[in-house]
Amino acid sequence: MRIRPGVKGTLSTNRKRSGATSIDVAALAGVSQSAVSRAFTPGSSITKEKQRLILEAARKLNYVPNSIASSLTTKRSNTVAVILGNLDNPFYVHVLRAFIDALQGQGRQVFTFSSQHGETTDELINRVLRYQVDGVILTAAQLSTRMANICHDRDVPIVLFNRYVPGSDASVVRCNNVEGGRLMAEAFLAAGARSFAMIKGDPMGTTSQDRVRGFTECLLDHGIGRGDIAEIEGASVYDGAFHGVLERFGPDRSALPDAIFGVNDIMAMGAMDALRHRFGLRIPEDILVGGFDDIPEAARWPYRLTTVRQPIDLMVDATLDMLGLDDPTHVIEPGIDRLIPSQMVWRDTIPSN
Amino acid sequence: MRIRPGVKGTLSTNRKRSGATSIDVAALAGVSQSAVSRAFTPGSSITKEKQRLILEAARKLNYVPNSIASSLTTKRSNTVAVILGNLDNPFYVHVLRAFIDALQGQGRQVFTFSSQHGETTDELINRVLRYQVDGVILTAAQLSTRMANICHDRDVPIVLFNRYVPGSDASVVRCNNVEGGRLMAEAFLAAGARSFAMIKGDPMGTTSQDRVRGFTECLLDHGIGRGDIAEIEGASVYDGAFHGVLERFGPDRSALPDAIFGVNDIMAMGAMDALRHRFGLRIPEDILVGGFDDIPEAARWPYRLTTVRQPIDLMVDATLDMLGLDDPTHVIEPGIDRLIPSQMVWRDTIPSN
DNA sequence: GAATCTTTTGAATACGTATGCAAGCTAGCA
DNA sequence: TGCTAGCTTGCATACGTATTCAAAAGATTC
Repeated sequence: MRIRPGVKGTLSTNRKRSGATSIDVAALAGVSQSAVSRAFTPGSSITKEKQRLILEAARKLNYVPNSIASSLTTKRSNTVAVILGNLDNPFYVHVLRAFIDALQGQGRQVFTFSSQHGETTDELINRVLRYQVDGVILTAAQLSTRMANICHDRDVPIVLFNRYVPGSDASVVRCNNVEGGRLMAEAFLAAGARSFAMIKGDPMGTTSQDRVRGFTECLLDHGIGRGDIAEIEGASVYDGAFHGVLERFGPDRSALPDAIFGVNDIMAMGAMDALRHRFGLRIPEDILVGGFDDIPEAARWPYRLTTVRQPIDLMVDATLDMLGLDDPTHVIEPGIDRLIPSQMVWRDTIPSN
Repeated sequence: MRIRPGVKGTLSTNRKRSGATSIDVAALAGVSQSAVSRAFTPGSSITKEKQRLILEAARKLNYVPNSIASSLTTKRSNTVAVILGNLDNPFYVHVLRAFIDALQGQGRQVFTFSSQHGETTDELINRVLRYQVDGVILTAAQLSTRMANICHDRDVPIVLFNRYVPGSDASVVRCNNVEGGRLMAEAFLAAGARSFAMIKGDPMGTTSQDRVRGFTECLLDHGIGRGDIAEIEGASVYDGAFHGVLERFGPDRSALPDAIFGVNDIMAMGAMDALRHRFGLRIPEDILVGGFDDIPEAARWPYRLTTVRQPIDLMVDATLDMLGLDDPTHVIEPGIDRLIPSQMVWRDTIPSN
């Protein structure tokens, strides 16, 4: 039975829900409630013997400490919010897992928030803050100035992962996306390409914008004309790239460029499949393709994609470091922008002479 | 500044962390704290006008209700734990997202737990229970009887997603994996295959076991000899299947069967890549391949995998329904086992005559 | 306008734990 | 033995909100 309606009172109030409390354990062990609390707090002042006694009593009662109650007094929930957008992009799946594993290793739990469409950022962050998280990692959604301020007022550190708000002083960890775009342009140029297409991601995302910018600037620097750089909207997903390529070049294949840059790997993979299986092209013989991220999937046989690596582990470490959850003296310095270098990964979709 | 050490007291105690409280808002609005609480509780007994006043005061103070404190009295945290294992399998990524979206739609937040290797289930569930979640969804890890009991004692509903504990009376939602394995066997047989290999997943997982069982039984029923059914350990991941196939048939390609059944899609994809790119085989001309799950990735051009669909949405809906979070009169009935039918999805890796 | 019923309001309390404080205790030392 | 310093221990209280109960205020009826 889940519910046991009392003689009086509303249905929803008198569920038990929380088994034994520290008071119950104290009673059984014949000690004070404080002692129980201390028995479960590492480094607390308590005798080994008494602790053993208490833990035994706790075990008998199936006692589990109530973190909610504990958070109320300590003002720390040992909880971190990870705000996610596009899980269709495997890169962010790997990112999520890296955060979960790292945070759990620190004894912290992860609240996973999806930035729903149709919800404003303010509503989102509000939802997050209600739960008194110790920190916020933003891998999606924009951060409004107002929200940055509220978090700052409440001493909740917040780090933007691979995105930034121009003109704000939020903490940021990101890959050097501009440089990465540039690297890819150079790779294409070195392979002899003279006409190009870019498949762009989220139009509002700085990540995509920066890669596009680095790529374009480098090409222009090398004398490529703007007319030789086509732009396709891929919306950061496989299908977007696949259909984007189809629609753009299906009607007129002679418009196909020498090289296509998918602004992330999953879109590069979509483009490759369209080029090969719908246009019958060979890669890299007929057309070059480059990606960005270096997700494990892009290394698999059908793709063997030449791409720019984002070092996830470094970025995750930097993010957690910047969050500074373990260091009580940690100070949130405004405007820190950790730029992690990107790195070319050569595989089979661009000949490396 | 994150920390402002007071005149006395330890460093960790006197952080502010929680901005304005309902008391502050009450003071500013000139009402009682109860009124503020009611202003933020939908359906509460409060005048429109007074509520407007309070919300305005709250806004001025950047007040955000403290769900932690609220949970303490209501005994509901509006929080659900989703316990994850193998995020390398895209199927579970899609599952996770489905749960996040659905739960957020209900105004609930998701705690994402990864079942770490080297951690016992008891430790895991303990961590979960500390946070007073309203429900637990288990997509990985075993559920010990002891833990099932503790959850039951505390009225925390727990649903096993696509797994079960034989002999226990835990609630289960799962795809009909046995039937699915059988469907795949029939498909292979109908295409004329007479020798087979299975790539198995997690040896401890009932999901893999059931699929293997359905597949094997059906083959035996049709007169196939045990010796014509090879077994390969794929560990539920792409690389496991890829290398499993390589190691099994690399030394002796003549041992290759007519058909290979990947117990999930991601392993079927790994097998396909090994067969094609390392053995130079054509699919389905030289060898048939079947999968299980019907993840979107398996429908992409390089694979176009014939597979058995697990209807994620139905399974997620059933799970949430069984959790019964919205219905205060909901009773956890023991031993419910919702078996969702699986369904053949024909694509290009098995000819459908 | 009085009487009744409904709605709104505030005071007080409870939720389960952590911690400051003072008292009790142990060990160490002369 | 007597005294001090350092540990342990229990008491009391605080954390921020929801809810109960009784009182007050409105609404409704005759």
